[in-house]
This record gives sequence, C-alpha cells and structure tokens, in this order.
Amino acid sequence: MELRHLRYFVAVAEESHITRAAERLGLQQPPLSQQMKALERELGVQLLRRRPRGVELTAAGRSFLADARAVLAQAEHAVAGARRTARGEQGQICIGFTSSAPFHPLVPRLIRTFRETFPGVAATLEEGGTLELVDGVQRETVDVAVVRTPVEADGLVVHPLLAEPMVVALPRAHGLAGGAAGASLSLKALAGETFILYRRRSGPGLYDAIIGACRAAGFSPAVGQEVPRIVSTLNLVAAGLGLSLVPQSLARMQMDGVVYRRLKGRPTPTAPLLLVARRGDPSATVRQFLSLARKAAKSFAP
Amino acid sequence: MELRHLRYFVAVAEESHITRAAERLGLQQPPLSQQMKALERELGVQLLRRRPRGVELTAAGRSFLADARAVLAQAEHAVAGARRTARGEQGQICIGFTSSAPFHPLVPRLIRTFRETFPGVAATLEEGGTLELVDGVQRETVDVAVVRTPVEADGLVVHPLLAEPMVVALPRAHGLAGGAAGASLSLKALAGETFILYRRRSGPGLYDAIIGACRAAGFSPAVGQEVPRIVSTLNLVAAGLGLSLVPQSLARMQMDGVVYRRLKGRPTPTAPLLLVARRGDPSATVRQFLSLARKAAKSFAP
DNA sequence: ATTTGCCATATCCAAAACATATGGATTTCG
DNA sequence: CGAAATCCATATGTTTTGGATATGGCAAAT
Repeated sequence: MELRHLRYFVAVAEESHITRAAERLGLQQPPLSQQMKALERELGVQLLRRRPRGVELTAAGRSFLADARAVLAQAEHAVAGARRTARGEQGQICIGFTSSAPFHPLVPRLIRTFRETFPGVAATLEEGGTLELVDGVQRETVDVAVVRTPVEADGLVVHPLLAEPMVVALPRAHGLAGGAAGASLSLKALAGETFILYRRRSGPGLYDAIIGACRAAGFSPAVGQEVPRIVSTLNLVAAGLGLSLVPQSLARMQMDGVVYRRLKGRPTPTAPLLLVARRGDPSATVRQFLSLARKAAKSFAP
Repeated sequence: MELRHLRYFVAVAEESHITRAAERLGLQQPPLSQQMKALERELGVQLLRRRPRGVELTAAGRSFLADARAVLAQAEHAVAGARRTARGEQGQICIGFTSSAPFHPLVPRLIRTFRETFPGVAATLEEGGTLELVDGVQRETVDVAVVRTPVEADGLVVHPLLAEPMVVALPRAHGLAGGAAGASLSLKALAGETFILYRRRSGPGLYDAIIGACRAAGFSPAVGQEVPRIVSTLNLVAAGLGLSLVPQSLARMQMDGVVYRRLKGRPTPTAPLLLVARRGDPSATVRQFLSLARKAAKSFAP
C-alpha cells in the first residue's frame, strides 16, 4: 500500500463515484478502478460496494476512510516539519553563557527575542565557565556560547558582538572611593594598588588586555588574587582585598562595600561580548541565532 | 512522496549506511541512493549528510524521521482497523428492544456478552414499540431489534430465538387468584372473564396466538381493553379491569395487586423472543451479533 | 602512494501505472 | 417494453518508474 492508494481511496469515498474521482485525480476511470481493486486485494478487505450508479463504503471502508485521512494529514505534517526545520523555524538549540554575560542587557534581550521569533525552536540555556562552555561547543553539547574573553580552540569560530568599557571596582572604604559617584579615575592613579583579576588561564584575553593597558599607563599592576569567574572578583573587592577592573555592565550589580568609578584618559581597557560556535555548516537554528545576535548587537543603543 | 520513501528513509536513518539499509530492505544500494535523492528533491530539503563512511541525518532529517515513523505506524493502524471492522471486531451497532423484552434474562445476558466479546464495537441501545423498532430497522437507524411478536415487513428477516410459556396475570382480589402461588389454571376456567390484551395492530402474532388458544379451549375471549405495550397490560390488571396472558418472564415484575398463575392443559399459548434484522448482506458487526444471539439462545437453560 | 569503503552516475530491462477501446449489468426514459 | 444512458470491469497497448548491474569519484585508512 502506498500513499497514492490512500489519496485515490479518499477521493473515491468522497465522490461515491469512481469516474468523478478519476477526473478529480487527473487520471482515467479504468486505472482508478484497478487501483481500488489492488488496494482491497492487498488488505484482504472489501472497502467499496459497487452499485449500478456509483459506489458506497462498507463499514470497513468507513473505518479506513477516517484513518486514511489521518495518514495523509500526518504525511503532510511530516513534510512541513522537515521544511520548517530546514528553515530554522523548528528544532532545538542550546545556548551557553558565562555567569557575567547576562549582566549586559544585550544577552537577556537576545535570548528573549530569539524565543519569541522562533517559538517552534526549543531553546535550552546552559551557564558555565568560559572553558566549560568552549569545551561544550566542541563536544556539541552546547550549540553557541556567549563569553567575555576571546578564546582559541580547534574547530570553533568567535563572533564579536560588541565591546564595552571596563570600570574600576573599589572597596567602599578605599581612599580613592571618595568623591561623587560620577567621578572618574585615571588608570595611573591605580599604580601601587593591589589588583584582583579574572585569572589568565580561564580567559587570557581579558587578563592580557588589563595588563597591557596598565603597562601603557606606565606601571605594572600588583596582582593579589586571581579568580575563576569575573563575578567573583566583586566578592573579594567587597572584602577589601583589593580593587578590580570589570565590564561596565557589572556595575548594575550593586554590592555592599563596592563602589564603581569610570576610567578617564587613554587607553581604556574594554571587555568584549563574544559568541562562540562551531566552524563549518551549522544547523539552520544556529544560523538563525547567529544572524539574530549580529542584528541585535548592531541595533543596540549604548 | 510514497510510503515506500518513508520506509526506505527510516531504514537508512537507522543504519546510517545506505548499503546496509539496502540489504535490510532487500534491494541494491544504487536504487536506494536514487530514492533518497528523489525524496530530498521532492521535499526541497536535505535530509542526509553524505560522508565517506556512511550518512548522518541533518536536523531536518531528524525531525522527518520521527514523523516518518508516525506516518508508517498510522498506516499500519489504518490497515488493522479496516481488517478488524471487516471481521466485526470493531464498528458500531444499534440494538433495539421492546419494553418487555429485557424481562427475559436472555436479553440482558446477550447484550452483556456481546459487549464483553467485542469491546471494540460501540453498541447503542434503543427501546421502543415493536412497530417503531421494525420501522427503524428498515430505515437503518436500528441494526437489530429484539421483539416479542412476529412481524412481516419488506426487506426484513425474523430470527426466532426461543418461545416461553405465557401465564395468567390476575387481579389479587379476583376469585381465581386464591390458592397457592404454585397453583395452575386451565384456560377454560378463564371463559367468561374480561381479557386485557396487547393490541393486535401493534403485533398481531401474540394477539392471534391468544385468540387461537382460547378458541381451541372452546370459548371466545371477551376483550375489554387493548394496549400498545405488553407491560401496560399489568397496570390495568392491577387496577382490576380484567386479566391478561403475558410471557412468563414478566412474572419477575412483582406488582402490587397482581398475581400470576401457570396454565395447565393444552394448548398453552407461548410468547416468542424474536430478532429482526435486514435481509441481505449485513455488516460484520451485525453478523457477529446474530451469531452470538443464536448461540446464547441455544445454550439458555430454561 | 595505494587500498578500501562508501555513495553517485550510467545504462538496461522488467514491472507497474495509466490510456484507450470495449463489454456487462442495471436503471432510466420514451 | 425496448432502447438509451450510466456506471464499473476487462482487455490490450503504451509510457513511466523502480530496480539490477556495471562502473566512477572521493575521502579516509593503511
């Protein structure tokens, strides 16, 4: 039995007339009569009762008609689903991000926009460290990851979304913490201070950017502590163990004992927002996500 | 797209290998490769990614695989359903019966047995007068009907199930109502009494059987009232308007003011239990019901 | 560099689907 | 009541399709 048989049978059943059904199907009456007989022979069931003026359905034919329609509808659904998936309108995606990434408003907006635009795609979220996420993208447990520091790994590409300025996070009791909230500090003013930095081996890009900027300002920063997560630097700053440079968006996280100051003068280190994906031909849902991310970053008003 | 394409695709997807899938399907690798390409061309979607060592599914292919399996399962279900219906194991049947028929224990037992034996058949019940039911069978709103009196109508056949003796229903205060409950009366003893009968035009068979039995006993009964339902005769007997002859099974219905007495001697009129169906080729469910009814009647222990 | 393993292409043939011509049975109509 | 009409089934021929066989191309394995 083929779908052709079901299509022919449904037409015959609906017309109660083989000749009219043949016309509707675009073929002649004798082949349709033969196809109906072949179907009945294969099933071993009489589906039609032939009359001098057309045909009528047997009870088995009536039962079969309902199911035949369901099969044809299901087949259409299968085709439509494959096409939607091919267009990226349906499927699944795993989106990873570091603990600090969502502090930038672009990230939650991107995820929300993607879910609204592609309700047929099942999007799952995965928070983790940069190295964890990069590893996950490589092992295909994560599809894309939003990270803060440039990484290099085999088989991956990094798409920069934007770069935001970094700001100084100071213990509230620190001498430099005085003055209005809008005050700025020069990088040189931080010479001699103890720095708490996001550790180099977790993401060398950010670390090196900070070191480079300090050197350009004429000093080598004294690094007191290295932490595995950017967010963790704030805990130590609050504890009075030193100061840190963090992405400006983290200033949204008000913490007891921490004040933020902009940096003035040049060069001001920046913290990028990056999208990591596998190199090569991504699935349609990943392509859609990357496209949406680029669009969102472009239209983001700082 | 045909079911063949789906069967081929599912095999290829499960084997991840066109040559092995071809072996499993009983054909050669080149035609299978061509069929897969034809399917992808028709859908306008790439379902398979060809590799030097086998194939893998695209995201659209994975989506399509799930749906393809569902279509094939649904097609199997359609075939199985048509076959069950053809065997009478699935479908529907409308069973009619007069208000007096279920008093005989065969009738509820038959209905219960049928429902238990064919749970896949939706059985509906329809109570009505004999003429109503006969009309319903003719107009195909009822499939079979259990009635009490022989009928003749175009296009119908009557299958007798059994015949049970009739008994005398007397008002409790009647002179003949004395004596032990097990006492019998001769039909001749009822000469001169007022009879309440189930009206002739509702079912002439029972009426004529009673008249014939009385004549054979040497008298013509005085008919006081004629009623449209056998059950209604008991109401009038209870009211003291006369006596009636009713099927023995109605004695199960204890009514205030009515006592029942067996008849002794010959001939004793009997009340048949009859099954009415359409002449010609009935549906499989009706055939199953008729067969079960005949079997139930045969094995019924009086 | 060669071999292996896999899928794709080319060509041919048998089977299946469909077209055309015609037959048979029942109903409708004059 | 006989002829015509209407419908589905059968017979025969043609076209299309599915599958077999032979072979090619490409990437990975050895």
